[in-house]
Amino acid sequence: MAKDGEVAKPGSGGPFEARTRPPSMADVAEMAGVSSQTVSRVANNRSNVDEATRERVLAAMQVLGYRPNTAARALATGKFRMLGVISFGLNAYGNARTLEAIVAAAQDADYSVNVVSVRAQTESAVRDAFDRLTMQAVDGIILIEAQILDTPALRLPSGLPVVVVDGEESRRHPGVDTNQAEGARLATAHLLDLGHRTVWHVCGPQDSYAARRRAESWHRTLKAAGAPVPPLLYGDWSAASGYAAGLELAANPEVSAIFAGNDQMALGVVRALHEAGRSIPDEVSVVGFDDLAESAWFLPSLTTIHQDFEEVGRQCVALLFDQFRSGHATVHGATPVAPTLIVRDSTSAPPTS
Amino acid sequence: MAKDGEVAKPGSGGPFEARTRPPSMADVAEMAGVSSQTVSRVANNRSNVDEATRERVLAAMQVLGYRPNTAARALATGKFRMLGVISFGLNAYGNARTLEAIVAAAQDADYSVNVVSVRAQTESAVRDAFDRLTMQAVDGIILIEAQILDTPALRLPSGLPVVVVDGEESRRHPGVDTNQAEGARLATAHLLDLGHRTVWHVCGPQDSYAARRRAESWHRTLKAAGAPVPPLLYGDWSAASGYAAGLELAANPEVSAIFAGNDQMALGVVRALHEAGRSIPDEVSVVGFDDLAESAWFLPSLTTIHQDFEEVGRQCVALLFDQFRSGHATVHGATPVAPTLIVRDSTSAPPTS
DNA sequence: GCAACGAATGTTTGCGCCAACATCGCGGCG
DNA sequence: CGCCGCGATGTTGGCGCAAACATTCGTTGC
Repeated sequence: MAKDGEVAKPGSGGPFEARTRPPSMADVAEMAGVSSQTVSRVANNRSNVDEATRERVLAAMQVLGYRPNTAARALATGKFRMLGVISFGLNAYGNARTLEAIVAAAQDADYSVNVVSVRAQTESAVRDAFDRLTMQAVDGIILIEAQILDTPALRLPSGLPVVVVDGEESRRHPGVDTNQAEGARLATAHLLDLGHRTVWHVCGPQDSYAARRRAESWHRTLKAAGAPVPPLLYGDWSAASGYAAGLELAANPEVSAIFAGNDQMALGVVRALHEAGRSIPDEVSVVGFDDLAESAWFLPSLTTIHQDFEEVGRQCVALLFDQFRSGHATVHGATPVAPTLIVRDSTSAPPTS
Repeated sequence: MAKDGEVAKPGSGGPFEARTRPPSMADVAEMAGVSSQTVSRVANNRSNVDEATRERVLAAMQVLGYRPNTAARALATGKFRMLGVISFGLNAYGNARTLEAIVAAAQDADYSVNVVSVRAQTESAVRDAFDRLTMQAVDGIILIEAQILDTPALRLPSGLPVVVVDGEESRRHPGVDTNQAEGARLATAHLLDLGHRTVWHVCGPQDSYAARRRAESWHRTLKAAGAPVPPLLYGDWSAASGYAAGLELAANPEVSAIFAGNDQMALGVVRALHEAGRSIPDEVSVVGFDDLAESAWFLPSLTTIHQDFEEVGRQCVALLFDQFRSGHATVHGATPVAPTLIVRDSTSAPPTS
């Protein structure tokens, strides 16, 4: 419209001059002298189009700057080529890394990612997030870091493929699990192997599945080794909470080995020990969990459990795609992703006193 | 296919049985005994609907579990209620924090967020990301952390509102700027005020606008104070690169104050100094930039420049919404967000030797 | 008492695309 | 030589929704 005579507001200042609607298939079709259906075929890379015609259509698309309208395509096909990700905060290191990997894997398959962040840890907040995504039209949903919710049985709205990362819901949906238990076993066994009589544990918050699993495995590993099981200390994943726990531990001369639930808490523990004048690793050994990019540079560099978040992201997307193809959940339960032990300078044999 | 004879796998085990299409307005309309247009009016909260009718429609929606189909709505209105975010990697602390804030602000306005991650730092990669988003049908785009690209003039596809965070592009588009210059000035002046003769700087990668701006401001601040300007050291934001720079600095007895381009590099610098036996802050003071959650717990806790990423995210969304309303870019140039200096234990007056 | 109005609701139309079917033309085969 | 089959293309219809316009009916003003 308004294209006759005057050009649509030439140089009217705003960067998006000419709010004329973008070219549609019909425009391309007209320019290329074919039907819009042929344009559709070219756009979708169908095989049954004559090479010469295809060239012509592609050229017209190029000239007009044609971009298919995803909304129209989605409406017509019922597919959106979009994944939804629900995460409890994006800042937590693992969540950010996992999200990045999911985005990368999705992009490789020409899917985009719609991110929703849940603030409150309630069932209704998660349900809202689901509603938001189902409205926003996604083909499947990845739920990251399902924390323990206020209802025993969160009923995720069904009818949509779902993949759960590290959550309880993997009982009902395919899931990816970072094998917390194995990581905690690795950490605990490493300290035991070094000769420590037992290992103290600073656990993550009680409403975290990951924290709970790590603690359980720590407990099992100690039992299996016949080591005494010291009382559990709780933190909230933050360095501050690790510091608080570290203060307690530093006051106890019996403590020679500590397994912190994540690297941040380990950092806090290290600081508390340092302030108490207990040297690491000579007097006390500390192991973390996650392997932050910074952990190798802490003082001392931190022995920790490395998590392969890239693999977690890839697996999530793969599991979702499996469901797209098969039309239902093929794998039940969680696909494990193995963590690895990274030994650095914060652990050593106990003092020989 | 294969749908004849056999009913489509009733209760075949998958969690999404009954792939029957979700209820549409027509279904709701029929149940409520009104026209679908009235349902539309209720769904969009229009005022001119009788209260009784509205109740009836809402009840029907409830019963049927009706969710508006966003694709159809978008097709009809041309609006998508979706923001696109382009980021160079999601792991970088600032990017993750900013993204989280953007998601939160968008959700508050009932918009969703489509995230695209750019891996290569080339113009074409960014252009691809734009293409991806414009195809995926977003109403506007936020470009985070525009690194210096391989072309002098990146021409962002126009016709769509854009907001740029910390990038060169804010010359052509509204932008949000974390006021790198002010942060670097605060850091440098803090060290100078403590009595240091001059301040050495470990700069971020050369292709980062943020790094360049911090370095420029550091330089200006030194000049303004009449302090000598030592040679610039380059890192790549990583702790490893900070460590490498720190090794060099530790070998130079003249160095008493270091301003690192971010907290990770500061961590590396601290480690190198520590290994060289130079005590912090007694012999050398170190200031970082960003204020990671962990920085307060480093040994020693790190003096740094705090960035308000929440505010950045909010501003981005606000600027985009402004453009939606006005139909064009109202604000040109960057909206500054002020950083603040956080003094901790890694800085002090220089040795009195 | 009647025209004019406006609120509540219905009808029509088309957004851009794709699935399904229709058509056309050409070469092969009995 | 005529029919079949297949590859290339065109035509029709409808996905679910909302804008624009049409209709109904109860009010108000003079």
